[in-house]
Amino acid sequence: METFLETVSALNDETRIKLLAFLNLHGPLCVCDLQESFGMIQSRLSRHLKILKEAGFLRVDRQGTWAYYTIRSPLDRFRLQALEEITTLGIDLPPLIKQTGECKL
Amino acid sequence: METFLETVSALNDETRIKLLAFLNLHGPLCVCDLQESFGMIQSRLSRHLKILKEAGFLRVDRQGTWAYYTIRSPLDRFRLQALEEITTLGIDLPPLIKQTGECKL
DNA sequence: ATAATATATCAAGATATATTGATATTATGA
DNA sequence: TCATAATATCAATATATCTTGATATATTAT
Repeated sequence: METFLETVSALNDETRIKLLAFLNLHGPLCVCDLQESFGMIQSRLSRHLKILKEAGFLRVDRQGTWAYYTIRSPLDRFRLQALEEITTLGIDLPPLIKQTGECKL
Repeated sequence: METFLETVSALNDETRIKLLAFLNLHGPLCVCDLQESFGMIQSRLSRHLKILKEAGFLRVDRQGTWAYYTIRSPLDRFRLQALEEITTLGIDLPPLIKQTGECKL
Protein backbone atom coordinates (compact mmCIF):
# COMPACT_ATOMS: atom_id res chain seq x y z
CA MET A 1 0.00 0.00 0.00
CA GLU A 2 2.74 2.38 1.08
CA THR A 3 4.76 1.75 -2.06
CA PHE A 4 1.75 1.81 -4.35
CA LEU A 5 0.66 5.16 -2.95
CA GLU A 6 4.14 6.56 -3.37
CA THR A 7 4.18 5.40 -6.98
CA VAL A 8 0.78 6.84 -7.72
CA SER A 9 1.56 10.06 -5.91
CA ALA A 10 4.70 10.48 -8.01
CA LEU A 11 2.61 10.07 -11.16
CA ASN A 12 0.08 12.61 -9.98
CA ASP A 13 1.69 15.64 -11.57
CA GLU A 14 1.85 16.80 -15.15
CA THR A 15 5.45 17.96 -14.91
CA ARG A 16 6.61 14.58 -13.65
CA ILE A 17 4.68 12.70 -16.32
CA LYS A 18 6.41 14.81 -18.95
CA LEU A 19 9.79 14.23 -17.33
CA LEU A 20 9.23 10.49 -17.41
CA ALA A 21 8.21 10.59 -21.06
CA PHE A 22 11.16 12.80 -21.91
CA LEU A 23 13.75 10.71 -20.08
CA ASN A 24 12.26 7.56 -21.53
CA LEU A 25 12.75 9.05 -24.99
CA HIS A 26 16.13 10.73 -24.61
CA GLY A 27 18.03 8.53 -22.23
CA PRO A 28 20.29 9.83 -19.46
CA LEU A 29 20.18 13.58 -19.09
CA CYS A 30 21.62 15.92 -16.53
CA VAL A 31 19.56 18.48 -14.70
CA CYS A 32 20.87 21.36 -16.77
CA ASP A 33 19.84 19.65 -20.00
CA LEU A 34 16.34 19.24 -18.64
CA GLN A 35 16.42 22.80 -17.43
CA GLU A 36 17.22 24.04 -20.92
CA SER A 37 14.82 21.71 -22.67
CA PHE A 38 11.84 22.45 -20.43
CA GLY A 39 12.69 26.07 -19.69
CA MET A 40 12.14 25.31 -16.05
CA ILE A 41 14.02 26.62 -13.03
CA GLN A 42 16.52 24.33 -11.42
CA SER A 43 15.04 23.97 -7.95
CA ARG A 44 11.74 22.92 -9.41
CA LEU A 45 13.38 20.26 -11.57
CA SER A 46 15.51 18.96 -8.73
CA ARG A 47 12.44 18.54 -6.57
CA HIS A 48 10.47 16.63 -9.20
CA LEU A 49 13.42 14.44 -10.09
CA LYS A 50 13.89 13.60 -6.46
CA ILE A 51 10.26 12.56 -6.11
CA LEU A 52 10.49 10.36 -9.20
CA LYS A 53 13.72 8.85 -7.97
CA GLU A 54 12.39 8.09 -4.52
CA ALA A 55 9.28 6.57 -6.05
CA GLY A 56 11.51 4.13 -7.90
CA PHE A 57 11.17 5.50 -11.41
CA LEU A 58 14.59 7.03 -11.84
CA ARG A 59 18.22 6.32 -11.26
CA VAL A 60 20.92 8.93 -10.80
CA ASP A 61 24.52 8.62 -11.89
CA ARG A 62 26.84 11.25 -10.64
CA GLN A 63 29.82 12.25 -12.72
CA GLY A 64 31.59 15.08 -11.03
CA THR A 65 29.11 17.86 -10.45
CA TRP A 66 26.71 16.46 -13.01
CA ALA A 67 23.82 14.24 -12.07
CA TYR A 68 22.53 12.09 -14.89
CA TYR A 69 18.98 10.89 -14.50
CA THR A 70 17.67 7.82 -16.31
CA ILE A 71 14.62 5.61 -16.20
CA ARG A 72 15.52 2.92 -13.74
CA SER A 73 15.88 -0.53 -15.14
CA PRO A 74 14.34 -2.91 -14.47
CA LEU A 75 11.13 -1.25 -13.41
CA ASP A 76 8.75 -3.41 -11.46
CA ARG A 77 5.53 -4.45 -13.13
CA PHE A 78 3.15 -1.65 -12.24
CA ARG A 79 5.66 1.16 -12.71
CA LEU A 80 6.48 -0.27 -16.12
CA GLN A 81 2.81 -0.45 -17.04
CA ALA A 82 2.38 3.15 -15.96
CA LEU A 83 5.35 4.23 -18.04
CA GLU A 84 4.01 2.34 -21.04
CA GLU A 85 0.67 4.04 -20.57
CA ILE A 86 2.40 7.39 -20.52
CA THR A 87 4.16 6.66 -23.79
CA THR A 88 0.82 6.02 -25.47
CA LEU A 89 -0.62 9.38 -24.44
CA GLY A 90 0.92 11.35 -27.29
CA ILE A 91 2.12 14.05 -24.92
CA ASP A 92 3.87 16.83 -26.70
CA LEU A 93 7.30 17.31 -25.34
CA PRO A 94 9.78 20.12 -25.81
CA PRO A 95 12.74 19.59 -28.16
CA LEU A 96 15.85 18.24 -26.51
CA ILE A 97 18.49 20.85 -25.90
CA LYS A 98 21.65 19.08 -24.92
CA GLN A 99 24.76 20.78 -23.69
CA THR A 100 27.90 19.59 -25.36
CA GLY A 101 30.72 19.53 -22.85
CA GLU A 102 30.38 22.34 -20.33
CA CYS A 103 27.03 23.49 -19.12
CA LYS A 104 27.45 27.01 -17.71
CA LEU A 105 23.82 27.86 -17.22
CA MET B 1 -2.87 13.23 -20.42
CA GLU B 2 -6.06 14.67 -18.95
CA THR B 3 -7.60 11.23 -18.50
CA PHE B 4 -4.41 9.66 -17.22
CA LEU B 5 -4.03 12.35 -14.61
CA GLU B 6 -7.63 11.94 -13.52
CA THR B 7 -7.10 8.19 -13.16
CA VAL B 8 -3.91 8.61 -11.19
CA SER B 9 -5.37 11.34 -9.05
CA ALA B 10 -8.30 9.09 -8.17
CA LEU B 11 -5.85 6.39 -7.09
CA ASN B 12 -3.89 8.82 -4.96
CA ASP B 13 -5.80 8.25 -1.75
CA GLU B 14 -5.75 5.38 0.71
CA THR B 15 -9.50 5.46 1.29
CA ARG B 16 -10.23 5.15 -2.41
CA ILE B 17 -7.75 2.33 -2.87
CA LYS B 18 -9.51 0.43 -0.10
CA LEU B 19 -12.90 1.14 -1.61
CA LEU B 20 -11.75 -0.23 -4.94
CA ALA B 21 -10.36 -3.37 -3.31
CA PHE B 22 -13.52 -3.79 -1.27
CA LEU B 23 -15.92 -3.32 -4.16
CA ASN B 24 -13.82 -5.57 -6.32
CA LEU B 25 -14.15 -8.24 -3.66
CA HIS B 26 -17.77 -7.81 -2.62
CA GLY B 27 -19.53 -6.76 -5.78
CA PRO B 28 -22.25 -4.11 -5.91
CA LEU B 29 -22.80 -2.34 -2.62
CA CYS B 30 -24.85 0.63 -1.65
CA VAL B 31 -23.42 3.59 0.19
CA CYS B 32 -24.96 2.59 3.50
CA ASP B 33 -23.34 -0.85 3.34
CA LEU B 34 -19.98 0.80 2.80
CA GLN B 35 -20.76 3.23 5.55
CA GLU B 36 -21.35 0.37 7.97
CA SER B 37 -18.43 -1.71 6.78
CA PHE B 38 -15.89 1.09 6.88
CA GLY B 39 -17.38 2.99 9.81
CA MET B 40 -17.10 6.11 7.76
CA ILE B 41 -19.45 9.05 7.54
CA GLN B 42 -21.71 9.28 4.57
CA SER B 43 -20.57 12.54 3.02
CA ARG B 44 -17.01 11.33 2.99
CA LEU B 45 -17.97 8.11 1.25
CA SER B 46 -20.15 9.87 -1.29
CA ARG B 47 -17.31 12.16 -2.19
CA HIS B 48 -14.79 9.36 -2.70
CA LEU B 49 -17.26 7.25 -4.66
CA LYS B 50 -17.98 10.19 -6.91
CA ILE B 51 -14.29 10.69 -7.60
CA LEU B 52 -13.84 7.01 -8.44
CA LYS B 53 -16.90 7.05 -10.64
CA GLU B 54 -15.83 10.14 -12.55
CA ALA B 55 -12.37 8.67 -13.00
CA GLY B 56 -13.99 5.70 -14.76
CA PHE B 57 -13.50 3.07 -12.08
CA LEU B 58 -17.05 2.70 -10.86
CA ARG B 59 -20.57 2.40 -12.14
CA VAL B 60 -23.68 3.36 -10.20
CA ASP B 61 -27.04 1.67 -10.44
CA ARG B 62 -29.88 3.43 -8.78
CA GLN B 63 -32.74 1.44 -7.33
CA GLY B 64 -35.09 3.77 -5.59
CA THR B 65 -33.16 5.70 -3.00
CA TRP B 66 -30.33 3.23 -3.04
CA ALA B 67 -27.22 3.73 -5.15
CA TYR B 68 -25.32 0.55 -5.87
CA TYR B 69 -21.68 1.01 -6.75
CA THR B 70 -19.71 -1.59 -8.70
CA ILE B 71 -16.39 -1.82 -10.43
CA ARG B 72 -17.09 -0.72 -13.97
CA SER B 73 -16.75 -3.35 -16.61
CA PRO B 74 -14.95 -3.40 -18.87
CA LEU B 75 -12.17 -1.29 -17.44
CA ASP B 76 -9.71 0.06 -19.91
CA ARG B 77 -6.20 -1.34 -19.86
CA PHE B 78 -4.41 0.90 -17.42
CA ARG B 79 -7.25 1.12 -14.94
CA LEU B 80 -7.49 -2.65 -14.98
CA GLN B 81 -3.75 -2.96 -14.40
CA ALA B 82 -4.02 -0.57 -11.49
CA LEU B 83 -6.89 -2.54 -10.00
CA GLU B 84 -4.94 -5.77 -10.40
CA GLU B 85 -1.99 -4.17 -8.69
CA ILE B 86 -4.23 -3.13 -5.83
CA THR B 87 -5.48 -6.67 -5.40
CA THR B 88 -1.92 -7.92 -4.98
CA LEU B 89 -1.16 -5.49 -2.15
CA GLY B 90 -2.69 -7.59 0.58
CA ILE B 91 -4.53 -4.62 2.00
CA ASP B 92 -6.49 -5.47 5.06
CA LEU B 93 -10.10 -4.61 4.61
CA PRO B 94 -12.92 -4.37 7.10
CA PRO B 95 -15.47 -7.19 7.21
CA LEU B 96 -18.49 -6.71 5.00
CA ILE B 97 -21.57 -5.57 6.89
CA LYS B 98 -24.48 -5.85 4.54
CA GLN B 99 -27.94 -4.56 5.28
CA THR B 100 -30.68 -7.04 4.53
CA GLY B 101 -33.69 -5.17 3.28
CA GLU B 102 -34.06 -1.76 4.87
CA CYS B 103 -31.07 0.31 5.76
CA LYS B 104 -32.15 2.87 8.40
CA LEU B 105 -28.79 4.24 9.30
C1' DA C 1 -49.07 16.38 0.98
C1' DT C 2 -46.05 14.83 4.83
C1' DA C 3 -42.57 12.16 6.94
C1' DA C 4 -38.70 9.31 6.69
C1' DT C 5 -34.72 7.34 4.37
C1' DA C 6 -30.69 7.24 1.21
C1' DT C 7 -27.64 9.89 -1.11
C1' DA C 8 -25.49 14.19 -2.83
C1' DT C 9 -23.64 18.68 -2.26
C1' DC C 10 -21.83 22.69 0.17
C1' DA C 11 -18.98 25.60 3.38
C1' DA C 12 -15.26 25.83 6.55
C1' DG C 13 -11.16 24.35 8.46
C1' DA C 14 -7.11 21.26 8.23
C1' DT C 15 -3.52 19.16 5.69
C1' DA C 16 -0.67 18.29 1.74
C1' DT C 17 1.69 19.57 -2.45
C1' DA C 18 3.72 22.88 -5.93
C1' DT C 19 6.33 26.99 -7.13
C1' DT C 20 9.68 30.45 -6.45
C1' DG C 21 13.84 32.73 -4.87
C1' DA C 22 17.54 32.27 -1.74
C1' DT C 23 20.98 29.64 0.27
C1' DA C 24 23.73 25.34 1.03
C1' DT C 25 26.49 21.55 -0.75
C1' DT C 26 29.72 19.33 -3.62
C1' DA C 27 33.19 18.80 -7.15
C1' DT C 28 36.40 20.87 -10.33
C1' DG C 29 40.03 23.85 -11.86
C1' DA C 30 43.01 27.94 -11.40
C1' DT D 1 42.91 27.74 -1.07
C1' DC D 2 39.56 30.31 -3.75
C1' DA D 3 36.28 30.77 -7.37
C1' DT D 4 32.99 28.73 -10.15
C1' DA D 5 29.58 25.53 -11.82
C1' DA D 6 25.98 21.91 -11.05
C1' DT D 7 22.82 20.31 -8.01
C1' DA D 8 20.20 20.00 -3.63
C1' DT D 9 17.63 21.93 0.04
C1' DC D 10 15.04 25.46 2.59
C1' DA D 11 11.46 29.05 3.66
C1' DA D 12 7.52 31.38 2.19
C1' DT D 13 3.57 31.61 -0.45
C1' DA D 14 -0.01 29.74 -3.36
C1' DT D 15 -2.99 26.11 -4.63
C1' DA D 16 -5.27 21.80 -4.22
C1' DT D 17 -7.31 18.08 -1.61
C1' DC D 18 -9.45 15.82 2.48
C1' DT D 19 -12.59 15.76 6.38
C1' DT D 20 -16.51 17.12 8.90
C1' DG D 21 -21.07 18.83 9.90
C1' DA D 22 -24.95 20.96 7.87
C1' DT D 23 -28.09 21.22 4.32
C1' DA D 24 -30.27 19.88 -0.12
C1' DT D 25 -32.35 16.46 -3.24
C1' DA D 26 -34.91 12.49 -4.39
C1' DT D 27 -37.68 8.43 -3.56
C1' DT D 28 -40.81 5.70 -0.98
C1' DA D 29 -44.57 4.93 2.27
C1' DT D 30 -48.33 6.71 5.00
